[in-house]
Amino acid sequence: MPDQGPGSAQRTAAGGRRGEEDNALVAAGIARLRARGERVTPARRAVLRVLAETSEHLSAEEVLARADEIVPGMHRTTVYRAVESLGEVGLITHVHPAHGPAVYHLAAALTGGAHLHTRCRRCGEIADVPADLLDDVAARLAATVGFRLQPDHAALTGLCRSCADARAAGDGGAAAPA
Amino acid sequence: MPDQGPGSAQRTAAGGRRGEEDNALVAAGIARLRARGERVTPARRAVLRVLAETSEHLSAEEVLARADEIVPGMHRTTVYRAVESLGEVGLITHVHPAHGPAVYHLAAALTGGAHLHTRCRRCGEIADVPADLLDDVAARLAATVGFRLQPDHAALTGLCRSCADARAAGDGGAAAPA
DNA sequence: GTTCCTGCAAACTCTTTGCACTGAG
DNA sequence: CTCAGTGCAAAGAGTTTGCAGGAAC
Repeated sequence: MPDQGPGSAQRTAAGGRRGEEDNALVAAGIARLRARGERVTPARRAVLRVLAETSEHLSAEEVLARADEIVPGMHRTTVYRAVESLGEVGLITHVHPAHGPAVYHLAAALTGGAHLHTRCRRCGEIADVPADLLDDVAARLAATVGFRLQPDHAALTGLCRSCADARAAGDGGAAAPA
Repeated sequence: MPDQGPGSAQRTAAGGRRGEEDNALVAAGIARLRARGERVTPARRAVLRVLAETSEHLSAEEVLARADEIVPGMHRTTVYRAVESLGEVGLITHVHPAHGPAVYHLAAALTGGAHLHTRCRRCGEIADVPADLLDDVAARLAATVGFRLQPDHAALTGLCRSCADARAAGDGGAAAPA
């Protein structure tokens, strides 16, 4: 998925901003919503836009904070219900990181950027890894026990490079997450 | 898979029963606890015994229910604190299944039965899979992004064979879990 | 004009924390 | 005798639910 535009930085460190195609993504989402007979409301539109404008993985709370700037007075509950219906329609996906709240992002079907997730037990960082990482594992599970792996639904947990290094360096205490 | 009858003794049915070596496992655990300067209390002993007597994966609530039969009046909080200290000493391990409470079992170091976990999104079943399943993935993650995978800490999510079949058969609704 | 969505309040699940007490060492 | 572990109450995070009113179609 090529990213264009003047001075646009695709998926930059602190929380990538997506490019010009935001509107297109939102529009496509809206269209799909309508096609499925779901109602298009300011709240849903806002949630969709929030997720289209970032490539970060946002918790419900974070979605609320940003959506509230678009539609002031929005309620926590509404975010939960919006992400649920947008999820059923296939517009967004959520990931469960062993600890802490679920996080949401646009579905790969829209962005074309399929990926899996890792989460660091020490610092809590959630990172993307290639979508095909678990293909072999999925095939083996299917063949041996008939389990159909959905590899993007839960994050892989462990230690990110810097936390692994820090620990190796004898750095005992650090961040909170488990 | 809710509760069983009250005064029953050993585990049967769905959850594997471990053999005669239970006492040995518990004894070894106790010894290790003492060696680490931790106190050996009835509550900790009970939690250890509960986990030694099953090969199931038990939530804190389930541990409490069974431990309470050994040490009546035991408190929820005590279970959480017991599994924490037993965990720090390396006697037990916990797994996070994307949904629902964490589950506990004896550490592989004690049982020799190292394994990973799958959890069905539809029926909630947690199953064991070979410990080496993610070895390649772990190696690739380490080599590419420096991530140190801890493959046993979170369950792999997806659909178990029967739920996958049921869904393929057009069976729309079923269990509660997500 | 229906029907679906939203806001609000409340409940719910799972887990952690503060405090006084007691039992292990 | 001392301090770590326990019970209890309360609070905390994250999420869901029931209901009344309002907006989308």
